[in-house]
Amino acid sequence: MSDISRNGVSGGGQPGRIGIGLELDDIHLKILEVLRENGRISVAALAERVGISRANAYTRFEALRADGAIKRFTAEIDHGRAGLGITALIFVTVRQQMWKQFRAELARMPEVEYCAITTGQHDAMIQVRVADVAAVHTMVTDRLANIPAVKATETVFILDEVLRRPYVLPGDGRQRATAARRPATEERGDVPLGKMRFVGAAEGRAALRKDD
Amino acid sequence: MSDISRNGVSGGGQPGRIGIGLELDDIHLKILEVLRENGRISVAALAERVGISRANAYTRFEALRADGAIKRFTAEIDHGRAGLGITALIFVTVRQQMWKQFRAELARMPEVEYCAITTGQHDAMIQVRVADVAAVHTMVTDRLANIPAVKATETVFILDEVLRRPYVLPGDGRQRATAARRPATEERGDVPLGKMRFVGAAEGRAALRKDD
DNA sequence: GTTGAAATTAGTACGAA
DNA sequence: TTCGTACTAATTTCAAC
Repeated sequence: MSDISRNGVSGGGQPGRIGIGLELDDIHLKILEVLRENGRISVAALAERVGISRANAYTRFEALRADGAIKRFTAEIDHGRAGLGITALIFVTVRQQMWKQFRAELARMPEVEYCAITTGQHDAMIQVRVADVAAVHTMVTDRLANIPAVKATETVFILDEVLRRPYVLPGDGRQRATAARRPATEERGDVPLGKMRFVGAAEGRAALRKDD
Repeated sequence: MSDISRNGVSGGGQPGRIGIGLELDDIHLKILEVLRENGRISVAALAERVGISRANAYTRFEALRADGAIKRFTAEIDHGRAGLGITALIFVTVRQQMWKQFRAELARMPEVEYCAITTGQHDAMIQVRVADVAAVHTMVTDRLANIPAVKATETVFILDEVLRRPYVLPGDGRQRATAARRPATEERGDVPLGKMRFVGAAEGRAALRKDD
């Protein structure tokens, strides 16, 4: 039937395999699409919006949950209202062979909202939410600096969050992509590739995943 | 203009101002704490877990929603299961006076999950989810490079997402902090500040917010 | 701010297409 | 598989305290 592979952007065609479990069809994706905007919608209303029966909706809803495609439901809050008006990104260089310790320490930092291991100049990026800039300073110099695994950090502040989607779905821009008029390859001028830069992993980081 | 026309993410809250509307007390925070883990819990069950009456829970729940402290409810999905196994960060340098255009183009990129304006060497950070690495390349060289507002980009891949909380709350680590024993300022040794680096905004970016 | 009812809605089970 | 219906359990609303 339908394949979810069509991603307006990835010109590269074939989808590649989805997960091990469920094969997600268009209806599954539509369910996820609705749930993204309203995670508290009743399954009955969900069924109606997706255009399937209630029983079917319950089945698919439960399948998505059981399969792990839906990990959990949550809320989105206004951090400013909650008194955490400052957001910062801390790029961390981690001493090799000390990832385990680094991760353990992370678990003790409730102000960390997100942490990812990256390629490039640094090894990890941490996003923190705190009340004021002083708290960022404290966090970096007192907490992070005291972790032996942390070799160096670089901190930037987030001035504005322009866009935040709960998640991206394949084929998200299917209607929009048509309307949004993407210039055809032929009519595009020469792309100044020089200004685009990809940054590979720092040396020795290849063995990162097996470190812990 | 749709999605990102205004500061869609930081809500109405002015940077720096706290609690324009509701004054959040401990019970409000506890509600948000429960909702973070289970956004689909019934208000009745919520009341029980927080230790208040149902009517009270309904009142507070509605107040949080109306005030905008809770922006919406949503799901968390497994991107791998959805066929989007690749996550990348693209750091963008934006030509001054072209922020408006940049934001407009962003709205047409459904693979963008998050975009923030930052201090530091670059002007913005974009997080994208795509099916394969080729799609990242396409995204950067075809889509971003064609935006006049984009002066340069730098791309890194996310190898692993170590930690992801839906949101941070003030006082999150209140019990843990006591147990986790943070050394008092006096008893801490000298922190090697040399390895910590804060990066200020690039010149001319101060006028960023009024640019659009 | 709380409790206890009624009214509504959600979730389940099962047979039929 | 999916749908439709009937049944049961739970939630939300609304009242009075």
